[in-house]
Amino acid sequence: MQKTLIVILGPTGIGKTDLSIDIARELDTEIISSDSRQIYKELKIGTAVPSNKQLHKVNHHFIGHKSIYDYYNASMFEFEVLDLLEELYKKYNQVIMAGGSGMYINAVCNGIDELPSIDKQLRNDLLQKYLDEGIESLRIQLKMLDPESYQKIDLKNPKRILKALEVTIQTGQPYSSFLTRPKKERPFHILKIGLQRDRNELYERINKRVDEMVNDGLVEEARRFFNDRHLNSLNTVGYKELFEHFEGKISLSKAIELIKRNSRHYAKRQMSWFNRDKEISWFHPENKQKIIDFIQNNI
RNA sequence: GGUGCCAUAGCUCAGUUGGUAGAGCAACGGACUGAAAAUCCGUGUGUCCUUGGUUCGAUUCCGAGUGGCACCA
Repeated sequence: MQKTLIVILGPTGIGKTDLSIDIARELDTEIISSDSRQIYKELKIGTAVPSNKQLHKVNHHFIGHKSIYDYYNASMFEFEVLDLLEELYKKYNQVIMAGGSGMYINAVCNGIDELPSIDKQLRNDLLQKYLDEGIESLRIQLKMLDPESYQKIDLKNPKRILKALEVTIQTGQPYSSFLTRPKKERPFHILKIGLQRDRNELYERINKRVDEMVNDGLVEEARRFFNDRHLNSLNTVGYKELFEHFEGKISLSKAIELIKRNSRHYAKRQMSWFNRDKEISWFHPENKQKIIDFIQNNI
């Protein structure tokens, strides 16, 4: 029988967790989380990981399997998930992947080009150059070293330019030459299920969930990592706002308000990302039977 | 009941010496191949409370009404 990866995606707070557990039980299978922040074992409350009770109902992977002190990225996720899928498909014909990190989902479904890992010193030097001399100096350097990327890249986005420069300098070959963009073939069928609901309703759910996180101890969770606040893994909605509060820059209620707003903005960005993927079939998350029927008809 | 002040974007407010209006926040749209809950780009969304008057022209000036606030009764 054909192997299928059932991808359940949608913006934060839409209801992916509950639905994916229901579907996993229906299909008697396991769940891979495609969430770039639930990966970190230290971040529980603020990333809305499934409860222990939920984790007991269905086997979950990639939740809390790295530390915030580890370096992690979409490419590593791609290969780790593919390895795990190979194992899981010995037991199951369908596996569920649920989460809202578009780039991680794409890495698994389509693959991303292989790039060399970047020397830490080089990365720091380039970052320092950016901080000292500004983005214009990066642009000039990129134009010289990799004119093709210079044409394609968003030249106002420092991260994009830094990435291109890192790779170009590290390898001596232009970053653009690495981006061959083949859609990698996967030995399994992919079925993408997108969840959507009324915008106002989604925003109310997000606001409410933030209040619940605060009640559950989010402030204390964040305070524990205040000294590590510079880590990329903690550049995360729900934590960065509280760090501002701990630094005395904003009040607690202001921080909570900002967490709600930034979560809404994040949800919007996720929707922008998913909207252009024509392979997604869209459903309301409470329309469980319809989704199950759809899956049964397409595996 | 009387007097005064106010009424402009979702909110708080600015402004137009009369030529249909703008700021902050919120909101909205988008990009995105190794930091992606990151990073970056773009967009004013408006019966200027209603209604008469003056005027070529009123959101702006005048009158009345309605609503809100304050004070006096």
